[in-house]
Amino acid sequence: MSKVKVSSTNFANKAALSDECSEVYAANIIGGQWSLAIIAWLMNGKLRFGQLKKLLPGITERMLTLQLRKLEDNKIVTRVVHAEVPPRVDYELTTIGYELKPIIDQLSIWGDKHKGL
Amino acid sequence: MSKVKVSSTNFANKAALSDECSEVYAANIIGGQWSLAIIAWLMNGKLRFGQLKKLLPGITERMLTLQLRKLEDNKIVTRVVHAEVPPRVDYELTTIGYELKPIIDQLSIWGDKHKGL
DNA sequence: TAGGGTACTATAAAAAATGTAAGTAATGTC
DNA sequence: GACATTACTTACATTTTTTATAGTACCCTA
Repeated sequence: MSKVKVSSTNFANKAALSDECSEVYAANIIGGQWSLAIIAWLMNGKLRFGQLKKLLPGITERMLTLQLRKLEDNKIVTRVVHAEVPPRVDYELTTIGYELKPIIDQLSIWGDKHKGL
Repeated sequence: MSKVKVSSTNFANKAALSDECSEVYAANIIGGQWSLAIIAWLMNGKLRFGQLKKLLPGITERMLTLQLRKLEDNKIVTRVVHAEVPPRVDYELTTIGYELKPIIDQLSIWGDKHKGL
């Protein structure tokens, strides 16, 4: 996940589209397999790594870590490490992270409508 | 793209998440590399295969075909073949397809805001 | 001293998505 | 008959994403 080939056509295509369309740009940021689910859970407030893990049955620790890092890199979540043993790490949405709510709401509304077809 | 392994963990995870969260369900439907861009262009009205191709620099015919098929399967677009030579095929959003507009709008708004950070 | 809890990291492999290159069908024009 | 046009299809290669499995560090408790 962290090693994309910046010389690939795929990379160039994504970059070009992201540049032109803000909606594609946004979709690329929140578009991992688990990202939206993580964000949705965090909408209710901060959670620890382990809590997220329990809330997302099937996710591996590696995936959770990767997605959280990506979200952190994109300033969607903040990561706060407490100097304790055993370790405790809190994840919380940033301001711009919380502002994803309208998107999630619209996706949810549309998804429900589409399911009913 | 058409051969997903229904026995894979990945498939199971996606299905489970889609089931629980309508927003993830929606994201899975509109979430190909080019899907959103295609949908965004079609928001202004129907387009031919070749027109879409021109509007999306970098896309290959194969990818365009695949994405359009997926959108068609998901009832986002309709495909109308005109019995002419050379062939002419029109793609147009369905009702539920046009209803994706709020999502695209919100993504666009958020994307712009995020770019400005 | 052994084991437990927490949040990771490293490495490999599998699966999925995307790209490349070539070919097809039908018909009208030169 | 060769060629152009359009919307594909097919076989294959590459890239990206996700999963699997096994570790690590830290201190506390028994």
